[in-house]
Amino acid sequence: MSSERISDAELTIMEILWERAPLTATDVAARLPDDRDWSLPTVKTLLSRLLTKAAVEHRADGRRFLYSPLIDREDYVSHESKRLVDRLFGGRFMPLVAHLAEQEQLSAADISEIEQLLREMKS
Amino acid sequence: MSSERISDAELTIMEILWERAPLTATDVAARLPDDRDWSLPTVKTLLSRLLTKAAVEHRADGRRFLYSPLIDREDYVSHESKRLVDRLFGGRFMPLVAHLAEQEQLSAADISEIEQLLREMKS
DNA sequence: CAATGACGTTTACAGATGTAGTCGAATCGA
DNA sequence: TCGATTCGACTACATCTGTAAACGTCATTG
Repeated sequence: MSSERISDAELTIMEILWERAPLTATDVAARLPDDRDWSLPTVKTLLSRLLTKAAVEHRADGRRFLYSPLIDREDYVSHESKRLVDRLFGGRFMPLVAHLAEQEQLSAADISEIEQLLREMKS
Repeated sequence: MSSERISDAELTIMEILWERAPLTATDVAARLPDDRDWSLPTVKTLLSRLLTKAAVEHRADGRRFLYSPLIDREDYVSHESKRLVDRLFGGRFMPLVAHLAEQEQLSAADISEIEQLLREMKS
């Protein structure tokens, strides 16, 4: 659940925690991607907002906190995908896929890979 | 182009103009979906923000304005779709399809349709 | 033991967003 | 012609977001 929306900046933090948790705020800051060069206070603000939104939890470790995600990446991804599809494609996924397929320059290998996947799905 | 982001509320206005344009502010207000019961001033504010963002243009018609979209729905949809794929799937199309397939958001008919699409792309 | 540093918490602040009121100019109806 | 209505423009304001500084507390080290 946790219907509160996660902002772009917050998502950056979530990705770090999804990759590895628990982490302290300092650890999270150390793992920021290159294009997100935030100060430690900024990271802490984002973490505390995520706490409020019940997207992460923290557990005391001595006098600092270890943060862990509370929501699943899979769930989040599903939720956001559905949101986009509702907003732009009348709630149907197929038009999104078709749209992206048309836009994207898929290599022959990509296409084979997707075909393989779909074949597996059909069972 | 027009890299300014269009907000949710603004998108509601854009959808109305994409369906039919040009329209006056009053016309737009009259066509709001049921779940968006905004006052006329609100609609006007959104229209003027869209003007600033160069997402719509207006042409004088006597003392009022006729608004028309400046950006294509197709372009907008592409842009937002790409944004989602970049944010959540590392910019790759395959994982999105895999995700949707796993969540069973795609029906058998959808899958066939995608296969058909891919076949066409191979040519 | 005192100074320094590491932490979390609180506060800040500008820009975006959702939602709407006010105001002056133009127009239309009586 | 004069009041009522209609417009667009300007203003308002709370909330969310991105980004960060200030502050108080506890711990470590000289």
